[in-house]
Amino acid sequence: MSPSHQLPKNYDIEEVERRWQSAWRDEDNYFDPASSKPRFIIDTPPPYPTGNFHIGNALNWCYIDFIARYKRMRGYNVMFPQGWDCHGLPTEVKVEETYGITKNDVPREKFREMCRDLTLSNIEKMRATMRRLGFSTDWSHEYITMLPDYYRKTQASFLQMLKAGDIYQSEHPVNFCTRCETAIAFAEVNYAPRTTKLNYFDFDGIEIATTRPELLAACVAVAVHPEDERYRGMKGKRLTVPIFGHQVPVIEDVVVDPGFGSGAVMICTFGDKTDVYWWKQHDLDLRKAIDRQGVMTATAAPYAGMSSEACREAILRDMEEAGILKRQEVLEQRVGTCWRCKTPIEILSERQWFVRVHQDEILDAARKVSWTPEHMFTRMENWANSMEWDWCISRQRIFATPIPVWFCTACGETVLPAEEDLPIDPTVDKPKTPCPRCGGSDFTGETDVLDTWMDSSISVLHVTGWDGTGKPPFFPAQIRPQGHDIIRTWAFYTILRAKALVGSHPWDQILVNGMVLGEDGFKMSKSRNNIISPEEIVGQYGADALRQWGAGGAATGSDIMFNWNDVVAASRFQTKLWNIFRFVMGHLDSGTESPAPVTELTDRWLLVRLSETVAEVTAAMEGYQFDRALRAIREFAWNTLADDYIEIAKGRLYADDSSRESACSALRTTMDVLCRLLAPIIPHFAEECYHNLAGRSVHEEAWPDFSYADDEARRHGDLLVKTVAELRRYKHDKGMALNAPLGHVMIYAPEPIDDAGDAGRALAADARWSTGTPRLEEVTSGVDFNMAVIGPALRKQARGFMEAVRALPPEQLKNPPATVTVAGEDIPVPPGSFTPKVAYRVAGEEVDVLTLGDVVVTIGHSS
RNA sequence: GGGCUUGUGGUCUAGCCGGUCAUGACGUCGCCCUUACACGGCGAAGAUCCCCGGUUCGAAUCCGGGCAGGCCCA
Repeated sequence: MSPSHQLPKNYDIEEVERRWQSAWRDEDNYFDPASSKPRFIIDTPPPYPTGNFHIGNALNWCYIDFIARYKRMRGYNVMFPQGWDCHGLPTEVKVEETYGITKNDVPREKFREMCRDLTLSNIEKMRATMRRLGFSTDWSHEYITMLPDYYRKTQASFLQMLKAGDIYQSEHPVNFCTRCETAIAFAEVNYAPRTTKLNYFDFDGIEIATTRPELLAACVAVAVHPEDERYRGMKGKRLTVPIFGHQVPVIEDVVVDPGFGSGAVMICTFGDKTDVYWWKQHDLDLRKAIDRQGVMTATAAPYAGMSSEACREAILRDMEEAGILKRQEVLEQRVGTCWRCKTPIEILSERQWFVRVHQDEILDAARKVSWTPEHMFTRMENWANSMEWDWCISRQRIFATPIPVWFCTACGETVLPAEEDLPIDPTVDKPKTPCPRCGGSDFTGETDVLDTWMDSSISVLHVTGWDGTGKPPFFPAQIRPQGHDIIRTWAFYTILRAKALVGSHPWDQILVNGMVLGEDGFKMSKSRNNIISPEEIVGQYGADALRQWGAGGAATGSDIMFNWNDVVAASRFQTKLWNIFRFVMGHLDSGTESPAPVTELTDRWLLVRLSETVAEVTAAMEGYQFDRALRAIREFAWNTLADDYIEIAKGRLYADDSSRESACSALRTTMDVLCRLLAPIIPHFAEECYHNLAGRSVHEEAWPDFSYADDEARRHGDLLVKTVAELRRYKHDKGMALNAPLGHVMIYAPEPIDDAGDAGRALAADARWSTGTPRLEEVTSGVDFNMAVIGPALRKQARGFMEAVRALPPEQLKNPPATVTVAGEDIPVPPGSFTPKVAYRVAGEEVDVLTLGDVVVTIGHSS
């Protein structure tokens, strides 16, 4: 019998992976809108096109690809789209750096073009990495938010919410980055520690402490705590602001911390969020001392034109000269900074556009989504409950979706385009009709643009087929996979927008992945020099090894530390699998169309264990527990199949015995099922094996529903495996080679077992099974307790019971009495509560004796 | 300061809706090139399951309090 296949000895990762990547056709991954299969739509994250698909993305996409491939095998019509969230500051900054310009140095459209070019080339780089990782992306559902087809929808969604009253414009304090010259949302504010000085000075007779003396010109009130004895009776008095001379009232408010500084605080418009609160609560004046560029305004004369830093120094110097600066203290504080450029943010009052945030509605919708892991919902809940201001969606930048409105020069009316005219750029295009209010025909286009989250928060509408109005045909999506770092942004805004535009929750499930940390346990960052790129891993160990790391590195949802060891182990597992596969293929006959029945014990046992593995892996995949799935597969392949089954059954495969066909059948089935189980996680490897085995693509196959029950085979097979393992250990302990002949072995088991001679061949011994009793001296040496029985049955009496049992004579351990006496009380013996430990002594004959549970093995010294 | 989360052999990790000698990987040590695999096989050593207290016959697992780390935020 000649082997049906000649497989290369080594598995060439690079060659195999590249070969399949070029053989696979994109069309096979396309979502079919006409299909009658159940839909499974994935709201894939659109990454920011930095040009660098990093390892955190890789983990995220591994999860997505496992799901997409698994669901396809389960018969779903899967959509695994790929978006690109293009707009935003990082690209503008990069363009400014690259060309050594600022955004105002070139015409708006020119600047946009530069941004678009950079973005497209970055997307190209990232696509290449994604393909090299073997993701089964549906490239027919790719979207790019900066292109008209997509931002038309962003603009439509804006108009729809504007008309519904969910979007409004208003002058309101907002977080403002004076370097980027734009408003930003709270979600974009980071906090950084800073050491600063707390300055105490005389404010018209009252001592005030401030960290922001440059805001003195913007002072609109002085506040004290209503129960602060030091300032009793001050409320309503008017004080003169030093240096500037304008008058401000003294107010009382419980939010003032009497323990900070002098207990009196100056309220400026605006130093921080609390100032905004007080300003609203007490209906105070508005004094703008800092402009959009961070420069002091005329209000701050004589300091007008200075930067805020220069102004601070100048005011402190002037206070000192005037003798009103009393002292300074060093203060550690946290300051809000721009997420992009780290510049401390200012709070400026500006006309901006806002989206109304209805916390309760958002949370209701969020509750309709199934969260994995569950506790991630709490983060959403906490964030929603902490929202105090509406979402500021206007930005004073260029590379973003234009806000599609004009203002009538004559009457100021806000004029909207018709939806069919979208997309528009109001700074270029003109309204097609005169002003509906005054009939005027001269308009100013809105120059503000939209927050980029306004683009990405309708990704789910886009992928479910939204055309700009009504409910998308495939809405809601089945799953949203994303990281926990963007729960407060992407998840939150998406739910808000789905609720506002469609009226319900956007997805059935959300799967939240953790962050990838460096090998040192910290977040990867340039400054820590602990960054590992996907390319680096793939270059050395291949995509499948990286994917295994993603699956098995940590439980789904928890942060995962990158670890080269795991990648190396993953690649070794593939080598092992390859050798298993090579061995099996070497024994299978070619063209076996009608497989022989599986008759022999070891073969049936293998199928029982395979069946259990399928059940375990399926359950794990359903719950997105990829680590469990991979672990179960590894355990089965390496321990059960390679170390146990093949070691025991291989003699039969060489022996050309009539029982050989049974083993071949079992192995063919096993390899077939194993390839399918591996297909979602290591698609290249599974494909390579499956093609050799079946001549077809494993990715076209169904998920295995293999089940095989055989209690006897399970029991007897376990016993056989245990016995062989024990005898191997015996050989090892005797210093014998594992293939050294062993002579006469008798295995006494409680049930008759027919192993088709497997044990004998595996051990190189003349092994026989018997149900008889060895003629040996039997000694009871102790007792094993089963706490799972004793504990619940006897509770507090458990200890006394065990004492009493230990004191029983040996024959009673073998044949338990109905009751034992504990502290003078007869208590019943629960069935199965203990088993005697039996040792066998040699009686004259020269044999070694091994005992494993109720099995006794005797080994004769001569053959 | 708040929320969430984690703390298991040298390193990483499973278990954590309580039950006999705590899973696996890497590393270490010993033996073995047994006709798939030395990127292998067999075996060994190595754990106060962060600390303290509680519940329980019994706690890595549940509860309370600490300590330490991570993430998100104020």
